[in-house]
Amino acid sequence: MTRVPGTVGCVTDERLPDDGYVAYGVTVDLVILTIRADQLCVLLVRRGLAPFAGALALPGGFVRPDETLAQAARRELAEETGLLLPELPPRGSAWPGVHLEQLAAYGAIDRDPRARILTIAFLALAPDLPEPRGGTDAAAAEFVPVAALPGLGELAFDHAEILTDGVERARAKLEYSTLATAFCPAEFTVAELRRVYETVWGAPLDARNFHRKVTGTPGFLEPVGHSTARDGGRPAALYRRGTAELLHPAMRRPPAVAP
Amino acid sequence: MTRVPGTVGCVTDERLPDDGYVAYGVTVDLVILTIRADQLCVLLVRRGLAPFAGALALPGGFVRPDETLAQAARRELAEETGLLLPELPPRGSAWPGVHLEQLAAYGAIDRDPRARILTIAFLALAPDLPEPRGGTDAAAAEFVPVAALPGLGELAFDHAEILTDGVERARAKLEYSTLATAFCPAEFTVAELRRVYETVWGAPLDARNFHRKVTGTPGFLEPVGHSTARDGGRPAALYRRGTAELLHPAMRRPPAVAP
DNA sequence: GGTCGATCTCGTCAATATGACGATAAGAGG
DNA sequence: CCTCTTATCGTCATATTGACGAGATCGACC
Repeated sequence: MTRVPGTVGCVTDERLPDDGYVAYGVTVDLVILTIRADQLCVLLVRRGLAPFAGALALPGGFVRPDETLAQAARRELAEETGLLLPELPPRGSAWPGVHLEQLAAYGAIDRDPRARILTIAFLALAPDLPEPRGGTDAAAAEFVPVAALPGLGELAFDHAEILTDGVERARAKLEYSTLATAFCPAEFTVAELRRVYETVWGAPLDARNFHRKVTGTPGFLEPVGHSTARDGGRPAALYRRGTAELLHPAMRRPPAVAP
Repeated sequence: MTRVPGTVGCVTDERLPDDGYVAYGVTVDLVILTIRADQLCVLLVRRGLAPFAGALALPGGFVRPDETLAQAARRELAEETGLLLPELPPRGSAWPGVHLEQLAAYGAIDRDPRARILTIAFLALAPDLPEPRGGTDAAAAEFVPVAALPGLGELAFDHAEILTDGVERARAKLEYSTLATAFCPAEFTVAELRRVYETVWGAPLDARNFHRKVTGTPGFLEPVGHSTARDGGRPAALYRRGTAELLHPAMRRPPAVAP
């Protein structure tokens, strides 16, 4: 194995075999999705440092030596949004359904012009947060509607590709899981959940059939009893998310229509 | 950001900010699944070097500085099995359906006792290969039935966890995709495809309903015309895999039964 | 108070998919 | 020819979906 100047790190342990060991920088990047004003939005920061200074980017940072990938992702999420996620998600509670999962690893050779750096992308789904809270390190963090991003070409590094993958993962997971509740507050109505689906998928759903599907799936919703009127019409029953995670059979996604 | 002795690499580019940059070793590990003698098998190698010398492990190795993660995975796959995958999979052809996809990144702090090394796991599905071909670097490579692995505790590093995730990914993907054809040769019968499902899921399926489902799904199978008799019964029609990748609606997975 | 508009919730009905299983087709081997 | 084995087609009850009607219950307005 040859060593390539400029990307080769130090072998720090003599027991490491010399069979291709190379050191890489490792970061985590977050695709934090939420729904604001009936639009699917992603949290972006404006970079202050080179490379891509001034460009929009996904929030992220280097993985510290004393933390796992998931811990680094939770730390970045907390720094950017103030959301503190416990190590283990609380099962079946009134927790507002913030969701965090690993998306994929990205390791194109020239994805960072400085050195060989690979990133582990995470996908977070969160209810509409009160304020982006321009975090400790981010120059300016803001939720940007995904549909409003011009050609995605303005994003730093390969973040456009990561964002596309994250949105597609979210769209796919709504089909066969109950993850849409992660976009909702602790208590929500069936209509609010339906608008989550319509917003993420970009397609209208029949309110009657949707109501039948979600209320008829055991474990999807857990009624809390009272109801509320938020939209001027008949008051809607409030629910919490249940303990079911998978949908069998899946919810069918209609083809998206142009808004 | 403090530097921790033993895991810290060299910053090779002076423009890199000192905000937590740490160097990691990066490997790819492969979960190569196939079906042999009606059993789901995984390719394992016996380690010759410390750590975990003598233990079984997933095949893998360090990512070289001049290759992407996917390229490293394809290289390892070729070294272990002799399967040469093109950069882009040929769409809708007589290619025996070898499939390779990224599984997940694993970055537990102490997963390698030598240094901070993280691995990007890939999942490969292949038809029954003629011979494991004890590759160039692997001391001994062999397909081991997944069900025969005692407690999975004998695998090196965190490979038991990776293997479990890979098998579960494969099981889930058979439900909503046409990926089961990746376990079949270029031409196969409906019964062979059904045995793939039964083997991976560990549950019997009704032959008549399965036949109706796969032949009734447009793009799943493409008839090649002639038929063949392989099992002593009525000859079965031969098919190639079609161009469809997703199943709508999904195939239902019955609960697994103990063999 | 009555009307209107909006929204929620329950029902109906045809079309489609599934699970269970009978029946027939077409080979091998005696 | 008979039997055994497997492949393929068909039937029927049940479950799910898509399309849509209709009543329920609020706020707004006159």
